[in-house]
Amino acid sequence: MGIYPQPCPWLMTTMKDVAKATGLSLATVSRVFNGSDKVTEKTRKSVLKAAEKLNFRPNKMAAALRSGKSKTVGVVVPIIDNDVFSSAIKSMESHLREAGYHIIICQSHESLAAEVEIIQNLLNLQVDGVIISVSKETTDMAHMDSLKAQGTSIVLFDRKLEFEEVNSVIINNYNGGYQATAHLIEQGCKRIVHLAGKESVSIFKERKRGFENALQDHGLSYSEKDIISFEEDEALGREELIGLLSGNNRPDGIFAHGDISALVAVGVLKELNLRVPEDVAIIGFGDATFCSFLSPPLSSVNQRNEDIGKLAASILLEQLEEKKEGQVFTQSMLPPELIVRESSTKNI
Amino acid sequence: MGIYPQPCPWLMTTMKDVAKATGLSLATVSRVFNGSDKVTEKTRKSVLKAAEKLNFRPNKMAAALRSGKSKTVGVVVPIIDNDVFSSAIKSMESHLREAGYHIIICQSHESLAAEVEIIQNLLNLQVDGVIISVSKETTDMAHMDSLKAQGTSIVLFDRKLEFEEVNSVIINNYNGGYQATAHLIEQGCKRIVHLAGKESVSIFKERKRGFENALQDHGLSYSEKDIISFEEDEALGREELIGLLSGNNRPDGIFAHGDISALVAVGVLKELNLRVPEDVAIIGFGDATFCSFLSPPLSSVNQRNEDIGKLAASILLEQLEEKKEGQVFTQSMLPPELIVRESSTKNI
DNA sequence: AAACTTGATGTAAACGTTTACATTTTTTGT
DNA sequence: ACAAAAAATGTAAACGTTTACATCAAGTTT
Repeated sequence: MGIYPQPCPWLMTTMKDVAKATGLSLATVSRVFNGSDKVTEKTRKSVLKAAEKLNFRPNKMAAALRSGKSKTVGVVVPIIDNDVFSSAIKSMESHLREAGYHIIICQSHESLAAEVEIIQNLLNLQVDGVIISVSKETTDMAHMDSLKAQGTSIVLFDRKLEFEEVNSVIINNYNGGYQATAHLIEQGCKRIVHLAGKESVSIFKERKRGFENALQDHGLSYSEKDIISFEEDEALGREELIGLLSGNNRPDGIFAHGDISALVAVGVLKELNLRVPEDVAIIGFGDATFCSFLSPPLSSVNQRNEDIGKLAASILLEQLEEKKEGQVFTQSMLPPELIVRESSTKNI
Repeated sequence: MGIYPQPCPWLMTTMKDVAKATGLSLATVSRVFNGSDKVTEKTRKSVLKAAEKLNFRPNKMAAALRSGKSKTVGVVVPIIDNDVFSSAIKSMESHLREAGYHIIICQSHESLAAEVEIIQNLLNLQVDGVIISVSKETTDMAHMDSLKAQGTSIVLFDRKLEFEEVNSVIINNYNGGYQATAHLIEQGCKRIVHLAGKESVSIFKERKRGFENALQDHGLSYSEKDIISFEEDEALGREELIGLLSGNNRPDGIFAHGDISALVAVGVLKELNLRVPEDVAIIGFGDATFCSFLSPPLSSVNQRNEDIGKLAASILLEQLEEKKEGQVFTQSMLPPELIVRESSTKNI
């Protein structure tokens, strides 16, 4: 028994033990577990058998220390408790695990300071890569320079930073807004209202831009009044919406920047005794689970969160495996998927 | 320059470098960063200054290897893309990070085989503790014996295993069902229907038991017909519900096992031109975000996911810090919180 | 049959910490 | 001022792997 305190010396089997049991050297045993290196089939079998018998499990920390590769990637999100992030993480985890990587989850809570600390922390942990959706306070990647310097691969997702040379996977919010609006137009809507999100958030800005361009492209005019700043939590924009719906030249279509906003709008329509979709067609954004269970089921724009996660993971893995000199950055922008349900289906 | 390949030798400052810079020994530098040990204020300052200047960051892998403590806890859930788990993980992450721990997320996808592999993996990673919500296939903790043997602390959450001596944090689903039902009774409901979840899932069974006992305690009789097996995805139970609502002695209250089920029921009521809550009061379970944005807003039972996560983290931390010989297991069962909204408010 | 190639295995150093024990310095009591 | 106790610092081994290089056995070529 050693002089150092060990958690459980009697069951901690090491490669040394396996080596002793087989009569082989430590190096050969290691080679068996690395897979890549050349080893006779006979020795491989022998080692595997001994390892099995001794219940040997390779200590990843030691391997990580020696090799400099932790087989771990850090995933940084503003908050995990959110459809977009949790779904994306779900598929990241699955894909990375398949490739033998673990993920360490960190939440920035939309704080740049926290994000900076997290990055440093991940650096200490020797993560091989980082997948990050930056906080709202983050405007550049200065705090990730140390990661870059270490050669740690980085993939941005969901939110992008302008003017940065870095891998990124985001959804095409402009296209989503365009698709939703075009769909309403195709359904025969003549005057469409947009319940807009905070202008400062780029994804909302993009959705709005898509809305505007779709109208233009289809020869529909729109006034500024048709774009309502809508915030469900503070009942912001509710009165304006009621005003528009009760006035003359009543809107016959609503494109909401989110599903919850659409839900609130449905409530307003109900109050005013307006039917969905007969009087007013409506479409949301996000395709939350509840959409299909509403009555009528709510049309929405699916953000393909899992696809985003999968793609981010793939890009990272590619970089981790190749590690080529001339860095090439992949910037992906996925088109969202229009999900048409009853709430926006006017003509048969 | 060494002969071994290093990721970035020119910026990887080690304690050795700091020691050299300060003229102190490696051990003293280490002691400064451990905090616990005795060091003169002067040397501490000197070391910290040098470390700052050299941009030193302690290598956690090396520390983990030597000390046997990785400052990491494994969090295993069936799937992360789910309100219950993502919210719980959200608060776990926050609390554990505060205490200097990282979390590694793993998804079992409700498969026992996957869970077994994950546990072995976490073992290899030398995690200090594990917080787990077991898969539906899991009936005992045999696969966690190796963890226990290592002295790794374990906390079960959300789902519990019978007859096991282990820490656990779950919500009192029985109490939730009871509260919801009692509330409907207080609102004057005379005949209440329960939209039940799969009997095989214990949380649903408990909710149902709460429903039954509440009725009994309040002197209300109920027939088996009033309990409908309801599965929103497969439209299971929809016809039965319509039958009950169109028959004589129409039910005037509905307690759904989940919010989505409640949502579907609301749709049915709408079809039948029954008003909520005037004709039929309704309450769900889970308190999903959308509940408060429905019209009328849906009453529900809040599962306190974040409290669960926080408590699980606290229990684990306590065990990690103390590590006393005589293991004491904490079994917590939190009462859920009744959230009353319009959908179940009959009298003023 | 000698020289040369190829492939498998062994040797030992290194990764960057922590920590038991030894040694030195400082403080305290007389 | 001196011994003894306490506190700070130093020394060096250890944690469990990976891997460059050395060695050695077995084919292959001439």
